[in-house]
Amino acid sequence: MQGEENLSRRLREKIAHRQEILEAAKRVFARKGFHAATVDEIAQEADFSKGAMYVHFANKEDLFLSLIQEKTEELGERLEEVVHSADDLENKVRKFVKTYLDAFDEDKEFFQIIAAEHPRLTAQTQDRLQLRLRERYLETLRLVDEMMQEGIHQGRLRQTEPRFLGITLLGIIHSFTAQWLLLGRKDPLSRMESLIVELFFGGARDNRKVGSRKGEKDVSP
Amino acid sequence: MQGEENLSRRLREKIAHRQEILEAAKRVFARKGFHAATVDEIAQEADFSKGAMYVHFANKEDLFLSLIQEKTEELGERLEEVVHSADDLENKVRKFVKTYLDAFDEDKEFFQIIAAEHPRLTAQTQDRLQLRLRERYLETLRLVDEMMQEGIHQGRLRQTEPRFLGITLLGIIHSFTAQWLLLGRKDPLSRMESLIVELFFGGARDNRKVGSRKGEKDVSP
DNA sequence: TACTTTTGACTGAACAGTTAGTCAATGACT
DNA sequence: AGTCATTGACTAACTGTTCAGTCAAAAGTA
Repeated sequence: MQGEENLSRRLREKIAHRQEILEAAKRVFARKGFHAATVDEIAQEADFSKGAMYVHFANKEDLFLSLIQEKTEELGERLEEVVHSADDLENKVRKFVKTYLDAFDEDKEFFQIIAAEHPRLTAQTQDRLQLRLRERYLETLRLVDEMMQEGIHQGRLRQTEPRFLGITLLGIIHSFTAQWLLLGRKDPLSRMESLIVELFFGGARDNRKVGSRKGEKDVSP
Repeated sequence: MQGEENLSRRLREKIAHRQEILEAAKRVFARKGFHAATVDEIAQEADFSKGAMYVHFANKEDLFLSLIQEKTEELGERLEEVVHSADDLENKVRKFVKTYLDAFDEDKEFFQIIAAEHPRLTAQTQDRLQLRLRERYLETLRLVDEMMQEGIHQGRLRQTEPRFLGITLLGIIHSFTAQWLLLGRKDPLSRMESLIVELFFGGARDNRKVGSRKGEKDVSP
């Protein structure tokens, strides 16, 4: 009885410590990037010795990838859920954007890391964790492709390579997150949801039906 | 007479060598990124010794920033030129996009470096070169802001913060360059010019005036 | 319960590999 | 001869990783 309870106490503490290290690592990696961050600094931030790092993780890269994988997997799954639960294309896109922006507001440090390290993460590698991450990224890309393909077939999106429309949507989203990170804006990015969706579907052109102002030529091609 | 000619020959050679080093460095930085690239490897690629690096550049970072600055400055100036030389908003945007995409097709390695290192480049710093780079980036951002502001005042763009429209345009462009780099596509990105411009102005929605297909609801809000 | 033994997370210091940067010597060109 | 670009061995510092030793908690024993 007591034995089992005590054992689980040790385990719970270990897991908690692992989590503390991961959170410290997230802060340091977000500040410095993978290469410039040192194991020493992470250990210090987590208030453990350097050796303790290697109880929980095989090496620095393993620590880094473990950190990213959890969130990536979770976000990827959430995105698939919300997209598949919506019936209408416009709702799918709207929910996709909302989910992404909410995740950003919840954990900017994670997106800071991703923004800086994405090229490395999608590079070729033998590492299992990194392969899985790459796969996860491609799955999300495929999810967006599906959405676009569907929209094109329904005649609701312009007739192009679905991937190009996907790139466009993701590009707009990433550009907003990057801007929020660059300027250190504290207001929630989720407030941009409808603007982003409208810009994606309708573009930047003013579509209001008003009499033209002075000196304007007709814009439509 | 002869002396002056000889002096200039030496100078010309020195300048040429500097250029060779810069080009070798570009290849290595594009492959490895700033941190993972070593001065030894750059020297080897340039077919010089490591010591020769330090004749031309104060240190590794100076080499890196010099490399980027030249192109950045040139691209920034070219963008300002073409934008200011066009009269119409749509032409400004079109030329902006074309100039950017052409520059990408001309030198993908440069954009590979920028894509990977942009967060570091816009970070806070004391370094003079890096400060100048950050300033150059902000100037281009301002250029885009101006374009958008003008379009908004003319009633040709939707009434929002000009910066948001700028983010959108740049986001779409960057997303396409990133995709081209990720997949190693060899076909010129400049072929995407009109698609990108149309997506920016008109969005992803299909605007053709055709009878709706089966099972479609009206999409417009 | 009182004791001994075992476990294993954790420490801290040492290790080993790497790499940016230096400099005395070399050699080529004027 | 004098100047200057170039070399490449060297240094100094940094940093990821290891490991013998520590100690509190868990398990075993009577």
